[in-house]
Amino acid sequence: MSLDTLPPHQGGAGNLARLLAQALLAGHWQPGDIFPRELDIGSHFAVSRNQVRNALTSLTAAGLLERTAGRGTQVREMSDWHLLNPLMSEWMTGLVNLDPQLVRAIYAFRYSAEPVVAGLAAQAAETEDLQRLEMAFEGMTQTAGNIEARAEHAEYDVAFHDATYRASHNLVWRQMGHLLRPSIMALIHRSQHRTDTLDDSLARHRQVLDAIRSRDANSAEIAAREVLRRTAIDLGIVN
Amino acid sequence: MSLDTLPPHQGGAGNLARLLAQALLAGHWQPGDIFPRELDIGSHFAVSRNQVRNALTSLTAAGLLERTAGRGTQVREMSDWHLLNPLMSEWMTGLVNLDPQLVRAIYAFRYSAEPVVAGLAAQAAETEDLQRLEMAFEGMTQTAGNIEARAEHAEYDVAFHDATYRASHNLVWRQMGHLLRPSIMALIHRSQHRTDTLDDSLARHRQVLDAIRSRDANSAEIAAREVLRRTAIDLGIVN
DNA sequence: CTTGTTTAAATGTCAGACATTTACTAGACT
DNA sequence: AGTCTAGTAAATGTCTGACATTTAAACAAG
Repeated sequence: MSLDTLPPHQGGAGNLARLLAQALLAGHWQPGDIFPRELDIGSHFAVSRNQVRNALTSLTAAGLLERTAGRGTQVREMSDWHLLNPLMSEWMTGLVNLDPQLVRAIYAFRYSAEPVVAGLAAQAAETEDLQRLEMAFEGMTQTAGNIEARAEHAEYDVAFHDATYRASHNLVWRQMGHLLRPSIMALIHRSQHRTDTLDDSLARHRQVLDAIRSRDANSAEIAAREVLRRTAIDLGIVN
Repeated sequence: MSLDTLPPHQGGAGNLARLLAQALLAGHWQPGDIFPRELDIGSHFAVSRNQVRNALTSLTAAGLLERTAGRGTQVREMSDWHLLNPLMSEWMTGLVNLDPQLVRAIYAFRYSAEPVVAGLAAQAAETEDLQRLEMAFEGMTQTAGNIEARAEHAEYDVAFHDATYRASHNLVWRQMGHLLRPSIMALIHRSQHRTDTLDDSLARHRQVLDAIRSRDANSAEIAAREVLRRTAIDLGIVN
């Protein structure tokens, strides 16, 4: 695979990295393939070798590439990717057609993890956590009506789930909130965003909020699972 | 805080990064502090500015530092650390006195997550997963007798739990196996490694293995929780 | 007191040369 | 013919010095 099909480079710090990463995430190269040389990338995008090396350093840190002096740069397979690297989430978020295998893997993780997180949140949430949850839910409610505000609605959705992870008051769980954005943003491209499904989604979110507010860990677990069942349908995952 | 108390630099690629990271993890600097300048670090350790920048790039990617042109390098607070970055696990592993707050946070995460993971493993494990689990358990058994083999025993312990995460056959859960090493290695420094506690630990691990082998998700969850209760005692966590 | 300008100091970037590692090739030797 | 060896090319890694850019603080003018 070559660089020819990639969009032009617009400048900016992490832009080149994002460009290359998204091409890799989209499957432009196969695992084991040799990635273009530093100098080729540099001349193709008209940037210095330094910028190329900076970008490749990021991709290497994310587990997308493996570099060895003399041999070159090799593309690693999906199981080696560092899905929890925040940069990865950023790159995945902007991708219109995320690999279905990835969407499914992230969903499966959320389905097994988020009930637990919601339960912890019900036990540990403090006033400000509840405020964050309520504000996010309020935002979801107000943007549910018009189709224009799809992106904004998704942002509130992300904020709601992120607030849940934060409310667990655990440093590790909180980091995983990064995974939410690409997972929820995938909804925009995959679901029809119909009014009745949105109402259903809202109702299920409200149950999570209520359970956490009343410090009922069991109910929170169950409600979180229900939210994700709704998500599965909207994502087109049979399950 | 200055660099004076740090051990000398021994060469090697990621060595400088490890040195500085462990100093940060050990709390040599407070959040918000200004980190030493590139040139000062370079002259102190007698390395080029390039090497310093490479090291600082790693620490920045791990969320330990925040760098801005003109201002300098600032130390970030613990809640911003990327605990799931594999480099972080590596740095934490070698640290003799890990911050108790961190040990506790990682343990709390494991206590809530690993039962779920064990349950998934019971559902998804294949032949090779079981082989990995059995080999790790076998290693734990054989190194349990003599106190000399503490480190080796811990490695088998890590391998056992890592095999559990892998057996879940989920790309995201699998990544979190990285967190196991620092968590389990902390046991070496904190537990007395007495024979009876080791026997108890072994017995509880065996129950996890048996439950996964017989594809009993419920039992696996319960058994995993029992293993972690044992770990809590050995870590000196009251819970 | 506020605003604007200058200055110093830090990180960021560039360019070129060189070092090191790796894979391949061509010969020499048995 | 086969095998070992030396050599060569090509890739990433490193060093160095100069310069660019950003930031904060000092200072001066209004």
